[in-house]
Amino acid sequence: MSLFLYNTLTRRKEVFTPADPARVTMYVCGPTVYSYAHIGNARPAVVFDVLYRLLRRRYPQVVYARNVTDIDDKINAAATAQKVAINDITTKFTGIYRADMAALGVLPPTIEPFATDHVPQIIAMIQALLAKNHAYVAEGHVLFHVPSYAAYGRLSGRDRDDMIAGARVEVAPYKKDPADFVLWKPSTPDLPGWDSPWGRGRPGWHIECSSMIETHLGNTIDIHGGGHDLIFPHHENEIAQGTCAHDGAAYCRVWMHNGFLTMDREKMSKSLGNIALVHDILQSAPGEAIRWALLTAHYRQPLDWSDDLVTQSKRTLDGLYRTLEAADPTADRSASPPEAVIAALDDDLNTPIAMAELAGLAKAINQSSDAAERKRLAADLKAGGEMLGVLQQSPAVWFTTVSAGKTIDAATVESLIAARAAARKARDFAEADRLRQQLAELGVTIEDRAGGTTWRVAG
RNA sequence: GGCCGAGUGGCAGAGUGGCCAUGCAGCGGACUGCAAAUCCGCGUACGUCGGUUCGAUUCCGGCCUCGGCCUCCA
Repeated sequence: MSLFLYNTLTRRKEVFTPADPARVTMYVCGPTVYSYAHIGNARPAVVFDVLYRLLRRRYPQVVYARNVTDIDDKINAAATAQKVAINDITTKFTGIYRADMAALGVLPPTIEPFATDHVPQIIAMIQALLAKNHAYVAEGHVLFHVPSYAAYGRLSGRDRDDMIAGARVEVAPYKKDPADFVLWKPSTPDLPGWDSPWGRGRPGWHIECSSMIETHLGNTIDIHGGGHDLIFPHHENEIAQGTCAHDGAAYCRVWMHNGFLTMDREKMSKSLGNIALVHDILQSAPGEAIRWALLTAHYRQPLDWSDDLVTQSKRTLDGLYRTLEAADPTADRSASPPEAVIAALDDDLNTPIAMAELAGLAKAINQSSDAAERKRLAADLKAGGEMLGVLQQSPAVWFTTVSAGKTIDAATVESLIAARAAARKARDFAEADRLRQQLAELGVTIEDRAGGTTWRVAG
């Protein structure tokens, strides 16, 4: 069974065939670290994490790079506004981003390159573009000359005339062509800057990705991912500079773009202010439920974010964990995940189908009365869950872990349960029901089982 | 204006030319001291108007509605 991926470049699903099966390369545009990540920022991290998990099963080595942009005007603005050093901002929010993604079950990428660590490489790439006449110097800037690259616009499917006609931005007078974009720009003394052949300055937005790809992954990479809004201009520009710097070598073979998260059907965006921060959502919901919510829709589809979506996701996971708990509370993963789960993901990461397969496994477990079979299927469920990055906790932990913003005192719960057990033994059911009501008020749901009473956080 | 995407049952969300998605919620039954959980069962969903077809939610065309990109943005 082959892995099919939708390629933005060709607008269709294609069989994925890496250039070098011994070393598969993937790059995903990561965060600009100037504030908290919102849930929309988390979508590509989670989606490409699933792809990373899938690729690691198929290939011996997958080099996955997700950058951190730590040079940016918004970072500078945040530092000025908060009267702290730029470095304080980037260090703080890099840490928060990592913690938030970890809470969502996102594996660390193989490499997490920082733009500021690659300035010499960026300068070298700009010099190469100048030497090959794809760029020029003007008023302290270095600009990429778009007409020098004939295939420009192929990824986004727009031609130059359209872009100029639709241009809403004022064209800088020093540009030879309105579509030309900045590779290097001058810096003022109060802003971060590096010495360069063109004076003290800093890199433009697009060049850092191309340079870090060249440094860590190679001239041609297999997969490049990011949000849909990066197709133009960011990825289009990356292709232009990356291809031209390497004498026409293909820059990236498969381009993948995730759809947007919306709030009330409108794009979630920091500039619109309609955002939900991962950091905040984690106060009231487990990271795993947030991750599940992000994967309920196919990655290329829009997904409307709401509290209700998280609630539904949490309940669905409750059901799966309940099944695991009943079948084998300490189950280990099967050696290999169920074929049906892999087949779903192999079809351009069809996570909703994969989830349906997990539900089917849970159903089979609950229907079976054969303890050995139930254990075997529980191990399969666990292995299937691992492909999506879920169901890896022990059920006991899942059911008794409260979200960051809430507290439940386990000792109190246990003592109430003990008191209720005594009341039940004495057949004082009124007292037993009263104690259960008391537990419910604490946010705890209990279940009487053959082996005793278990409890879990309600919700 | 150019380019792109979407409209599926109470909600979320796949998918397919003819048959079941799946989950959450709801209803009925079994089980239970009562619950919870689980199991069994239930609900004639595919924006609209035409076309192709023996048959279309699925293919083609028009229309309506919504969203995205064209500017920083996941």
